[in-house]
Amino acid sequence: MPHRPYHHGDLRAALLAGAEDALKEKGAAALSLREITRGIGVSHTASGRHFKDKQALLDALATSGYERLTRALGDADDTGLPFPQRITVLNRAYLRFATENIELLELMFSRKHTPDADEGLTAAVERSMAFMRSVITEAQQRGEVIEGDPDQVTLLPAVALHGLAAFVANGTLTPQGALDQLDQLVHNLLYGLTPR
Amino acid sequence: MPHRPYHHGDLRAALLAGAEDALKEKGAAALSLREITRGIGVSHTASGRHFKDKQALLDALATSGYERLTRALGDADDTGLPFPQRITVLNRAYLRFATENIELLELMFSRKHTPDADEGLTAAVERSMAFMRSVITEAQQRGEVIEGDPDQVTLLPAVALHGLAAFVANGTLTPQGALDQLDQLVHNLLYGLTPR
DNA sequence: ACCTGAACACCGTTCAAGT
DNA sequence: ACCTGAACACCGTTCAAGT
Repeated sequence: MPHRPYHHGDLRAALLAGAEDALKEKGAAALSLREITRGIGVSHTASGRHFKDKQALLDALATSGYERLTRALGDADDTGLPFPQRITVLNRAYLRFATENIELLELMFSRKHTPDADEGLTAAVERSMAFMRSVITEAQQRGEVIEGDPDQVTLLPAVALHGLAAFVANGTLTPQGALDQLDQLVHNLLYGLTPR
Repeated sequence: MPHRPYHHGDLRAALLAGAEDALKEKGAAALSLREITRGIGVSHTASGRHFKDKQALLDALATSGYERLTRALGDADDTGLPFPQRITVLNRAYLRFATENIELLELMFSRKHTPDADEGLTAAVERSMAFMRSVITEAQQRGEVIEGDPDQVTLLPAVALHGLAAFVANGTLTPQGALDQLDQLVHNLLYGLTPR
């Protein structure tokens, strides 16, 4: 709210916001540090104080993406729902996030979680996974989902969810097309491809 | 085999090979046209004759990736196998391709199939999908897979396969970890997450 | 046809310097 | 602490020119 240049004390947030705008407009590949700083009205080297290099900014953006995704899932979640409805709701929330943040999702997916990757990013990814796992574990305790190592059981819904969002992100499916097929997809996930 | 400079008449192939080498070493983001042409021993503008710009080269690379993936799946495929074994074999072939071509796969996944995307690329993607669909259709005819619109039934195995490969590509799973969990994953795909 | 070389308008990063 | 400005070593693309 002060009238002095708003990047005093808040340049980090301004850089992240500018980067996300640029991401939405032009994609991660065309994102330019100089252009972002120009938009903020600061010299092109000012970002160095807050992000050691361009990759550090992209990592921070991906981290914030995972945090927001996890929060979106948590907000949409209803622990009281039977598993089939619960997982449908979560899938829908994920798809909405994917639809509204296609470029961000692509950035999140493309970042490697190699040993030397950003710590905050790795932790944020792990928190997303832990959420999925907890949903499965609870459903197992209620006898709604097959028994077995939670990590193993979680893998199929996790890759299915991830793959579906990726199909939306890369244009193989439209957001609406994915939503239209979601109920059938979840049904097949629950009951399998083999005739009963 | 001739003794004259080998880029006569074969510069296009040399550019693609150089680009793929650079991709494997440094990733798509760090791929530089000037560096590639330098490696081939040709001026940095020579590529313009064969690829209108950098994106066109990347599109061609992604297209060749989809073609090789489809061929790898076709080579591994055994139409005589019962569906469970058949889909396991295909998953394994996909995982091997993903393991051996991580950077290429990332490039393939990140390219948008927007209306104005490269024609050859869109066609190559469609051929990969058609292959999956034909496997499902055949299994349906034998009564090994539930009935229904082949496109809808194919979606779950397709997103699961895609998601699993993406987990390998981005480091969430190691190649070995993915292989170790594959049998259980396919089992859950066939019989569902709900207790029978 | 196929390739070159110079020119143009950009990049990210480093570093001494300012306040 | 936080930011600037110049310098450096790169980019991709365009275009007239060579062979």
